[in-house]
Amino acid sequence: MKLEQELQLVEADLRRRGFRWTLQRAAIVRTALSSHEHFTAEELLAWCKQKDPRVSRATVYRTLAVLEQAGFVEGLDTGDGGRQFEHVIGHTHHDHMVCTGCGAIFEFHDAELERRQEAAARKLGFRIERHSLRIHGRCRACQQNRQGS
Amino acid sequence: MKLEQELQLVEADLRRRGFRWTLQRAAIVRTALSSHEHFTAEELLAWCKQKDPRVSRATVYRTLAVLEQAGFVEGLDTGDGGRQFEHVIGHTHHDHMVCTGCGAIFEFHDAELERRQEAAARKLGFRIERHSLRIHGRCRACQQNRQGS
DNA sequence: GTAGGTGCAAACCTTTTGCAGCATG
DNA sequence: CATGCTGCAAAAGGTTTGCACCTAC
Repeated sequence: MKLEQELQLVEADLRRRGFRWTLQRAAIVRTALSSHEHFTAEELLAWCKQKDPRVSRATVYRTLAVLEQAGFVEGLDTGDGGRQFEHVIGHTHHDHMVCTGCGAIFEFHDAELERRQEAAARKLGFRIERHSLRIHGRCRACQQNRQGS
Repeated sequence: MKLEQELQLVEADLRRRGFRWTLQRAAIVRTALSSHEHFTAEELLAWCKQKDPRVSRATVYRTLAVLEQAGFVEGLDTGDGGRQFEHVIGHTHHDHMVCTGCGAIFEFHDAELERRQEAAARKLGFRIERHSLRIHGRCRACQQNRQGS
């Protein structure tokens, strides 16, 4: 799916949910969708400001919250108090491995992994809304380079 | 294993690593080990102060960092910028389900889940140091009570 | 016209840090 | 008796909020 289509999809969905579609939201959503990496709220703010200074920090945070709630964006704790986001349009669910040496993030997916989680939840009568699996460790390169401790 | 034994185990290990065993550390570790729930740094601080006011916030944070590094304590991002801790002496690894309605935390374990994670890491040449799987959703009670949204 | 959205700056919350003094090994 | 640890208070870093103004519907 291409950007313009994705944008319209988000706009239609947010309108349906009773949100207004403002200049700022359009700019923020467009910027977020354009990134195919993980980004922080501050990075997103910087990118938006670069294109249009009429975007404030508060609005970026507020819009990210709306997008996350609507399921267009997913937040990941970085472990140091902050979060990284990624948009989840046009690519399927995946989990993350985070290298403690260089900070690189690797994505992976395993259908059986998902099924076992669903089974575990079912057993407890728990209804899954979302889940996050993060594996921390050393990537291949950092093991060879003996970076860090 | 009982508390006094666990305490000695931690003390011996920290000494072996070159750390000093101070009054404050003993108090903090004892308190942390006494809790069989998840706790925040601030909660731990409050518990310690209650028993002995000679424990400062900074020392609690510093000690938690030492304990985490030594593998006696595990931290979990709460998603709102904070973290919860649990000690990992005397109970095996498990994952968590967090209820978005009432905040309750359920623990579960699935050996196959662990194996699939190891396999995925192996495929990427990644060496696992630790991992955290958190499932967010509604617990049985909150589904029935229609709490929240 | 009226909710709802925005920008600004200040508030917040958790965690970290600089520094002078203290206690452990 | 040297170094590591502690307490305090201030700083840091990320996020949220109060409020007056603005704008999409």
